[in-house]
Amino acid sequence: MLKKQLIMEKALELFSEQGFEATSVQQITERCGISKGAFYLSFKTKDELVLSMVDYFLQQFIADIDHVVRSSFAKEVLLVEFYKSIFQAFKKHSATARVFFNEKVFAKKKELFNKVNAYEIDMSKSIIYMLEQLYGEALQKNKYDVMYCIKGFMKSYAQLFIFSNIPLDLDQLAKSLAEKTDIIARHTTIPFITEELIQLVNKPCEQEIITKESLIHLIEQTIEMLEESIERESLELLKAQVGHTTYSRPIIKGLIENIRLRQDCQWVAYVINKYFKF
Amino acid sequence: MLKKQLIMEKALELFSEQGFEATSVQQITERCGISKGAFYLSFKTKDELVLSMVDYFLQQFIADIDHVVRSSFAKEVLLVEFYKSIFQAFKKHSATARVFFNEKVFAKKKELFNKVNAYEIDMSKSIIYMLEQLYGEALQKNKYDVMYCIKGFMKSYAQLFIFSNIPLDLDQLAKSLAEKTDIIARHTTIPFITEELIQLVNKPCEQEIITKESLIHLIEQTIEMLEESIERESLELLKAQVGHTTYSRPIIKGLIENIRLRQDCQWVAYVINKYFKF
DNA sequence: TTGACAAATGACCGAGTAGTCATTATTATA
DNA sequence: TATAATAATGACTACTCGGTCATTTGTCAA
Repeated sequence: MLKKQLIMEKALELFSEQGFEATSVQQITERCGISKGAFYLSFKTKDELVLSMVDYFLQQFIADIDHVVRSSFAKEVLLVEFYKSIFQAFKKHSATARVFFNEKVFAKKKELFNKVNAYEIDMSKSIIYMLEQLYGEALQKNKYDVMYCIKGFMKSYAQLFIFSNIPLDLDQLAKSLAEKTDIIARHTTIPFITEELIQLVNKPCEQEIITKESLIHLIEQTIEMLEESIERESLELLKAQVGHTTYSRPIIKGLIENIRLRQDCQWVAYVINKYFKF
Repeated sequence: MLKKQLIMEKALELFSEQGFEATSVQQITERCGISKGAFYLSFKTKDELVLSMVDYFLQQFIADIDHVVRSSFAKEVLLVEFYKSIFQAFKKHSATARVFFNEKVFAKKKELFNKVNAYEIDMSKSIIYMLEQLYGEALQKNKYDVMYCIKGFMKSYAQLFIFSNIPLDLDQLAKSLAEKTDIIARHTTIPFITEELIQLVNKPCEQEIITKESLIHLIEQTIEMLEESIERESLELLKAQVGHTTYSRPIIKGLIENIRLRQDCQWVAYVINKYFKF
């Protein structure tokens, strides 16, 4: 299981330097210091590697954002904190961003395209949730446009992180964008993006619904990766709770909180959270 | 010379379907109905093809935008017309957008990266020019941020054109974004992007300065592509004027206007315009 | 020390690549 | 019509790719 992670990390480096098609399995194995055969013990094909990578790296992003959005920050600072955490993520994972937000391996491989798209839809939902919390009914007609604006700000300003290493004042950036977002949310009067348009755009990629079985499978997968620890125990308990819930909601929320702090558990925490509808 | 264009058009189709690395020269020649050898009569290598394509396709974009920005639209409608022409371009050239705004062949090939970057800088300058015309001194401190916001809007909303064929109301979209841009320009108070930051970001790609020689070379290249026509004659006259100018400014402006209407002359018109400092 | 099992290796395969060049077809000229 | 000049061809080369598998290496318990 550690081997898999090593391969994914090194592959990400190479993809971000050269692109997906231009990087050979040979190069990946060389950088890992393993043989070509060893690669195919971890992944059946090169495509399977990419698919796994999307999950491994994008989950961190999405979970991060959702956590801020649903956190207990005061309304006055929520937008600032939102942007701060977004760009912290961009800074930390600039290689991930280079590969998955810019490269379009996706044209050809439908499966991959849908996967990345599904994550983007997840993110959109988190943003919409935040806007509803902040502005409520007043923004109803314009919330999708403001969401598009926010994503536009992200894409535009993220360039600064992705293609150069200039030291930047994250606080100032977050404040600047939070102000712009707030200004638009308060003043905009001409909507363009409607509920139906959103439906149309998102249609091609069927939403994955969380079933008991798929959730338990995900939890088991994550447990495998973990050494003995509080996090592992918490996950074991949560797994049992998925079938029939006996603990009270605060206890479950606490157990989720236990595991959210670990980077490689953020995704499972996010999904369990969704399942228990916090 | 027509052969070159045929190859570039068909190659663009394939690149937009499959990506650059995944498309073979074989496939391109098959779609063109020519032999592999014929391809290498037009382009020395596959890389040279891509380099030519960047010029061929992006020039249309940039020249288009610059023309609207410097046109004589009233201030009240300039922003709307700007967005309208941008998204008309995205709609018409969605394949170009798919390839050059999303694909990152660029990671590996420095030359290509710089080229695309140079065009983006050109576009940024056009936007800044427009903002200065519209808001003047009042926006001085925030103009770069508003420019980044505009580019963000473009990137975000362009998704609608690039990845689906949903029929969209361009007028409504242009109005909506023009309003948002105006709102931000009038209300924003916290700048983030400074003159120096822009310099830093743009530094890696040396600006190409227009020399007499390079301009004459460009004009000659363009003339080669043209059949006998008013446009060709106008270009011949303009070429003579580059060396020592004898005509008055209105005449030169008229000659430029003659050629701007042809799609494949927009770029040369744009560059001549710059040279004569209109 | 032995032997059984799993993990890791890298030479190898067929497919497909970019690019070449001797040959053939087409056009222009005399 | 004959000849020179140019355009176009596609079999060919040398190479890289993703993926396989017989073989070697390492790790245990007995």
